[in-house]
Amino acid sequence: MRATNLYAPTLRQTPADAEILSHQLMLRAGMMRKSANGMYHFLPLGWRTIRKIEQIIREEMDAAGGQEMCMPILQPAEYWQESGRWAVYGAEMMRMKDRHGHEYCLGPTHEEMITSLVRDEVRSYKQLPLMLYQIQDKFRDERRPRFGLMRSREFIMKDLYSFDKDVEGMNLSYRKMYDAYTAIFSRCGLEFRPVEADNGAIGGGHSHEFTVLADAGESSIACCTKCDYAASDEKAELAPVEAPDEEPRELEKVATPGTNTIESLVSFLNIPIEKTIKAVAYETEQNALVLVFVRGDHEVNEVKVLHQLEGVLELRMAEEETIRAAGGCPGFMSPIGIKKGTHILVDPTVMNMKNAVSGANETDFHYKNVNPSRDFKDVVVADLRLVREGDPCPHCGAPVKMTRGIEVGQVFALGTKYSAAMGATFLNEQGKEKPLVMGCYGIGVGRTMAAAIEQSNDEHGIIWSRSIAPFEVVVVPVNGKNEEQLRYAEEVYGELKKAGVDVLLDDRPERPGVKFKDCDLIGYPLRLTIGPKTLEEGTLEVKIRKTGEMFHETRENYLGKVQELLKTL
RNA sequence: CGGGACGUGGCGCAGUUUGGUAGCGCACCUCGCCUGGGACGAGGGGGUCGCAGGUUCGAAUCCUGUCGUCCCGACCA
Repeated sequence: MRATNLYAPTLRQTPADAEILSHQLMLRAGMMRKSANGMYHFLPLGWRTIRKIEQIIREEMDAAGGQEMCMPILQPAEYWQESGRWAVYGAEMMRMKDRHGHEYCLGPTHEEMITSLVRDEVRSYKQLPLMLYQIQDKFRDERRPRFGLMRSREFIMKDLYSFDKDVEGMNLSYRKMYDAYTAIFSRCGLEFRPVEADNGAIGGGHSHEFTVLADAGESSIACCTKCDYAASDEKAELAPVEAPDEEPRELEKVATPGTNTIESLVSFLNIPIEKTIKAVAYETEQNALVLVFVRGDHEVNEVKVLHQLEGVLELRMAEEETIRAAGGCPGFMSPIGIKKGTHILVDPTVMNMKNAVSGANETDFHYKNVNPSRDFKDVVVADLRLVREGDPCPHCGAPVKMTRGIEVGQVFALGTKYSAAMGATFLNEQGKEKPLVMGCYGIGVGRTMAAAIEQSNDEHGIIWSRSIAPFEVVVVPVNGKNEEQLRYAEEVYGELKKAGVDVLLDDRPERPGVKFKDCDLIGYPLRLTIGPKTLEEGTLEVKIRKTGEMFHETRENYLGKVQELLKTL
């Protein structure tokens, strides 16, 4: 490709509506443009990177036994009604009717479509396992699209679905995908961690998120400083903290005027915060009250709370009247004296506490010498707290470190949630009808591109890994109007192309500064410069974008050197 | 959806307070000159100031409405 034929409109200034670095750099490098809120054009340079990422994904999916296919983006409502998600998915699903009044949605995901396809075709365990995937646009009408490709409404996703005859088979498919994902993100040159994750609305069994480590990320993950345990903040399990053994004293009600926060309580009673019990009151969408108790210095993990409540999809902060109706008192809450039938969830750390302080369900009063194992009745004890830096790893006990990351892929062991709901069954070896055991595995392609930029850039622009760079090498004649230089550059360009190197010739009649700035901004891994000096010597100047290292190489040796260098970039 | 901000040539912005008929930098076109890190000179093209009403002799500027965009929050395979 010649730069004079390339549509790559670079920008000197950063467009005002781009907030994060990857978005700004992609706009400035002429890789993408915005079309509408949460929707983007990929320009030729950006599309080359997208296609390279897709190709890596494709190769690894195929190697793991996947077969590529393509499903419609417009999906009939009836499949979603069968799975029950038509009612659950909410406003994020873009719904529409055709001229006959039939209802459809723009596919936010394809579990229903693939399950309906496969149930009609797969009859026997002999056809299993089966892994089908596509790389296709998805659409989710996000409440708030932001950060360019990180959270767009229309986005490219690879989604693979596995079908197995039993859980062992599913676990094997899951493992294959886990390994394939590891290979994919490694090949993209990313620093990432697979982390244990919550399943969210998709349901099913275990799950991992593949998270690229970057400060601009929206996800927070806990990584053990010693072993390889890593989990999303929502998922990270926590063992109960032991409390020092004390002789339980008698429960005592004390006046604590105006202490409706933990901070004010701690200073009023002059006690360590670890001696206090904090309450958070929620209401479910069925308007049931849920009281959650954690130690004063801990935070509630709402996802863990949700897991304790059968059939509940959403929590909101409870209204004062609801709390009062159950016998509680906002700011002074305790499990002691709450009406029977209220959900009371208590973190195990709280159950270990001795002679602690909790509210007394009466304004301006607290209980002292609360011993939860003695005093709390009809409570559910479960891990409910949110992980924080320094908490012990559930596997080895070493402290965890909190890191930010960008979730670029997630794998789910679904089980039979969709196959059972939609009647996707097969006959097993015993001739018995069984639901297919499924897994689903997604990768955000655009997000992977954005994550790569977030992780690798400098003040001059993007620094691509060779594997996903729009071009591997750029050849730059310093003077684009000097015929000798141009001819020399053309020859080099031809040689590189012949050798199978993905090369761009910057033959624009621009001044050298302009071309160099563009090279750095776009981030080609290697730049070969031809100027008066190199022309005279019969050499080329090689510049490595990543390190800034520059050296001259003879015409005889440069090709080998370039190929050797590319392997390391 | 709640809170905040902003819409003026392709991009970045000034002008709005105090109404008087649109300006700067970059980019673009032509000519000259220059060629190892976003040159220079001369000339030139391009904007009914998001849109719709209203006030006024007169509106980018004031009023009302509306649409769009961005940020924070809530939300999220």
